[in-house]
Amino acid sequence: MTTTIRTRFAPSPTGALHLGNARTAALNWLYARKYKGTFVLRLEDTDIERNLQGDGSRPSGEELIIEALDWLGLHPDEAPSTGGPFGPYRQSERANHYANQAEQLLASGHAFRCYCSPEELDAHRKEAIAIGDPPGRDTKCRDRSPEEKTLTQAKGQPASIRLRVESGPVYFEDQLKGGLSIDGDDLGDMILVRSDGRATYNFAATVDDYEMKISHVIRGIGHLSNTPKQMLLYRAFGVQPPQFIHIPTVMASGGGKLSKRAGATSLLTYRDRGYHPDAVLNYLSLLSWSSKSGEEFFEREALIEEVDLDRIGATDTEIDEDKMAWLSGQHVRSEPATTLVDHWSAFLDHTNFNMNRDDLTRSAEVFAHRTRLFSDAQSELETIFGEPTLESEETQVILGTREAKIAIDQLHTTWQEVDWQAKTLGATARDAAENTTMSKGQFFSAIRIAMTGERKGPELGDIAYALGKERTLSRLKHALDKIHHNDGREII
RNA sequence: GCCCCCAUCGUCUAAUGGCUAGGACGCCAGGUUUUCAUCCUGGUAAUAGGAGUUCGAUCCUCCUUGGGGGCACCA
Repeated sequence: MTTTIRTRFAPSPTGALHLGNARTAALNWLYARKYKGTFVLRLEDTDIERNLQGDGSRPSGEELIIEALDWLGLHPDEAPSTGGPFGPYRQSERANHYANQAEQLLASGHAFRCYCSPEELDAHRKEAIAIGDPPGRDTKCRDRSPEEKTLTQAKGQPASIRLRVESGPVYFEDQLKGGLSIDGDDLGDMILVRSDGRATYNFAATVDDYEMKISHVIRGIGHLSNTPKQMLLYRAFGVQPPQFIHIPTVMASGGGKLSKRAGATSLLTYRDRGYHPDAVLNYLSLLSWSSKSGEEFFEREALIEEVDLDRIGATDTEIDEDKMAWLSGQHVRSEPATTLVDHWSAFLDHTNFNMNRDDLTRSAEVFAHRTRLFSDAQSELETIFGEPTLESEETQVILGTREAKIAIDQLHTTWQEVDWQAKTLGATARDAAENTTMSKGQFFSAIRIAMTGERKGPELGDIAYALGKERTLSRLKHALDKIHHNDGREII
């Protein structure tokens, strides 16, 4: 028997995704992709109060989630906006499904109507906790006689629907933790449908996972305590539960909680800071999971191939932005220049320099290894492509020697004849350095300053290649003029 | 109060009832390179504490401590 793999990511649209949520989404997506299954996005928006509404200027919680998933490349096969065979995919639109299932549980005797008010229930719970009893169990409504029921119902009093939970062990299995058991007394008669008719989380989630034929529920370990409740529901429905995989919590760096309200941890913040999305996906997968080989750098396809739920650890993890940035650098380096420039473009402000797409592509070829985040490109390119001023005293001292001027002049001549490739340019520059009376260091400093105005920076061949022949030669020429001009005296 | 989960370098992790507890990020040092960066090499640093089982425990059991989660007409 082969089961079709169907995973789901089911966030509530209360705000942007953070790294923890994203990690859950990533694992679900990766797993579905690996086994040619289906990845479902479902919105758990039954708590209207907390849903983040959008308006003309602000995106809604739903839009924010889609945007984040999209950035990471985690495209759902079935989703609220695109639909699918088991829709709708917003819980707010599935009220009739929950009502139907609740009716059936009522009919089969698994559930009962409760006429207690929230206040009464609350008071009862506090009392139970105070005397050390398990809360959540009160028998007032649970065992009413049929006559009494019809009588009360006739009065039209608002009622919630609760599950009849018996004492005794509730056993369930987690793929990572093995078999777990909890006593029904510790669970209580959970409320399935509120007195206003809306389904509660555990009921809605279970009905949905069941009706949407979810095969693997991969979710945060915070849901471990919900699992026995959901188990009871599967039992009541008379169906096989899905495979449960509870993954450890992702904590903020330093050990604090990751909060949807802490703006700094929003996934989109990392996008805006210039992290490579493939690196973030790669990094997220490395949280509590490790490959058999110990390898840590994985491109998208390799990650799908490698991911293995059985190699997920048990301990909570902290975010390490340094490592994520390092990984970003690794992914940047493996990105072809032609596509890297598209990523860079979003972060470039050309105010202080001019360059066209060809300039950009050549720069990506030779400077990519100097960057980690896409946003690093700005300062990198600005110092190369911005017009050098050559005004500083240091610059004048270095360029103002007879040797420097000869060196620049000679290289200007040599480079007119060479094939304009980074390697060739570098090689001819090194040759030229041999033929001067200057030290190598002095020589290269002088040339770099003539070209960019900076002493430090990329290799000369790379700079020349990126700038292009015309611009390079004109800068060298300009530097010669500038020295002459500023000095006010003939050097040669 | 009760219930559940977790515990290896600063961080992410590997490992087996038995080699010097391995790797990655970071940090430090050295090397390559014209400088910065990259890259290469080396170094730094961990089994929370206490009992028990065992010839032998990081690993199995119990306790303590610490951390996380739950006990909702929140998700």
